[in-house]
Amino acid sequence: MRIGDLAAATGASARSLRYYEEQGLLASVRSPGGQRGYPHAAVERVGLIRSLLAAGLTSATIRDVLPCVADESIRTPWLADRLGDELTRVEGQIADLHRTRDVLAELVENYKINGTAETVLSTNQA
DNA sequence: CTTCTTACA
DNA sequence: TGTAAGAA
Repeated sequence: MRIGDLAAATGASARSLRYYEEQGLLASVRSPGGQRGYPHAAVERVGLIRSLLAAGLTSATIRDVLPCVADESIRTPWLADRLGDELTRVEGQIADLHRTRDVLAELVENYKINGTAETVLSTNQA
């Protein structure tokens, strides 16, 4: 499929898809006219890339880690450590989000009761 | 009409 | 990342 089709199928802009390729995250074949071509499997590939990017992994990290998803043969011990570090980091992010959620939930509850957040705000300032 | 590259906000 | 310009 062409870049426009992949963009429509993944939600990523054509700009991003070219950028992923430039970063070595996504491969493509060129038609005689220079047009990029992608296999249908690219849809899943892009989905994973976007998830990892959204989770905070850098392009460089994804570049190193992504190939082991397809080739189990290239899984090395240092790669496992690499993934372990990312897992730890993401778990930390989840913990932070839980705290943020609690703060927002309490704020919302106070609005329901008082129609204002004065209680929470004044409490936290004290 | 769609994509390509390059370059700028 | 988005968008513009000129070419294919």
